[in-house]
This record gives sequence, C-alpha cells and structure tokens, in this order.
Amino acid sequence: MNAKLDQNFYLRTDTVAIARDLLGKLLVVPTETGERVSGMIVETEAYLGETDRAAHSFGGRRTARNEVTYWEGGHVYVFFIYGMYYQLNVVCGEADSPHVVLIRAVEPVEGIEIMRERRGFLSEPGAIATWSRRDQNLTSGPGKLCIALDIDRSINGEELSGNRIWLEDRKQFLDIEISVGKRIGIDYAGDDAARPLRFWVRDNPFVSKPRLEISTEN
DNA sequence: AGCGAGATGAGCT
DNA sequence: GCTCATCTCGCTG
Repeated sequence: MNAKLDQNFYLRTDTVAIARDLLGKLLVVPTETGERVSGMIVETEAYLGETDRAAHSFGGRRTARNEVTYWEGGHVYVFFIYGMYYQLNVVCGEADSPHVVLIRAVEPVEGIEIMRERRGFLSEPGAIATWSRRDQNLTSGPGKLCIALDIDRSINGEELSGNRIWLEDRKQFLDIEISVGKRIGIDYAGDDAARPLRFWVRDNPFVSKPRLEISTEN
C-alpha cells in the first residue's frame, strides 16, 4: 500500500517512460511534525538534457543552478522562477546525463486542509469566496503545487529515498488514460517546442492547462 | 470565461 | 536590461 518507489525506477535511461510512469504516483511531503501531505501526480513534462533546447542543461550549460540535474536519478531538482515560484523536478537516469521530469500538477489526496491554508484559501470570516480559491486550483500547476506541498529551494538535491519527499505506488491509481501534447511555456525552444513531451491524466480536473492532445494511450 | 498586466528576482538561453 | 518550465486579479461584454 505505502510502497516507496525503488531507486531503479529513476535510474532508467528512458526519460519519456519515467514521465509517463510518474502519472498516478503519490507524491508525499510530510510536515515538520510528520503529518502526511500528498497528491497524485496527474501531469508531467520530460526535459531531455543537453540536446533539448527547452532544458536548463541545453548545450552542456552546467551551472550552480542546474548542478543537481547532473546527479544520479532519484534526486529532486527545485528551481526558482518568475521571481515568486518554485518548480519541482525528478532527476532521471545516470549521473552526468541531466534529464529531468517536471511535475506540473497533482490531485490533492492527504492534508488538504493544510494545502488550503498554505495557498491562502482559508480567508478571514466575511471574505468573498472567489473562483480562484476553489479546491480545483490548489495544486493544478507547477507553482501552485510547490506552495501547497511547501516545496522550495531547501529540498533541492534531496534524495527521493529519504524522509523529506518521496513517491509511492498506489493500487487504486493504476487505471489511467494518458494524453500526450506539447510542453507549456517553452515557445523559445524552436523545433523542440513541438515535441510530444507533456503527459497528463485524461480528463483529470487538476491538469494545469486545457490544451490539444497530440495522442492518447494507455 | 477569457484576456492583459503586474508581481518579483536570478541568471543571462 | 531582458528573459523566464507562473499565478492572480480585474476588466470586459
């Protein structure tokens, strides 16, 4: 039931397969007091290392910022963007092969009240409930889920085999239809912008953006 | 229910 | 200076 994913899951060299297989996995980030806060992964994107124009490591640019992407699979890469947000990635493959999978959306499973609080959904009495504060917006995007799960630079480089953040298999998440499309927000990436490297759980309401799918599979 | 703008900072693609 | 693997609010009709 609560089986942590084996390290071999991340060490595979087929990053696209990992991005697909991450759909339906449970992402767990406990609080400091050990309370479980978790969500099912419903949207991912693959970033294929130094030959991928959309990847931070494109062209072999190895810097302090993306250093973790060069580590062995099974680590966590967190970066800061747009002056306000963090994004969570899973490092894949062997060392010195900077492939990652971006976690773009999860569906809340455990600790939903904690997520509401972190996202500012528990407004003062009398405050008007707006559409933007409905639960559907808790974790439906890469920046949102990092706020809800309290993910920031302090877990950059953590191992998924540790006790700060990890992934679990859940039987009830096995039956999933997968949609495939273009990655979001990387129009600068030339030909690579059109590649089918975004994966999401079909019709799941927590997927970040309604976009055309290139194909569907099981 | 869809668009435009502003927020905000680190690394220069 | 400008660009970003983004989000939210406020305006529209």
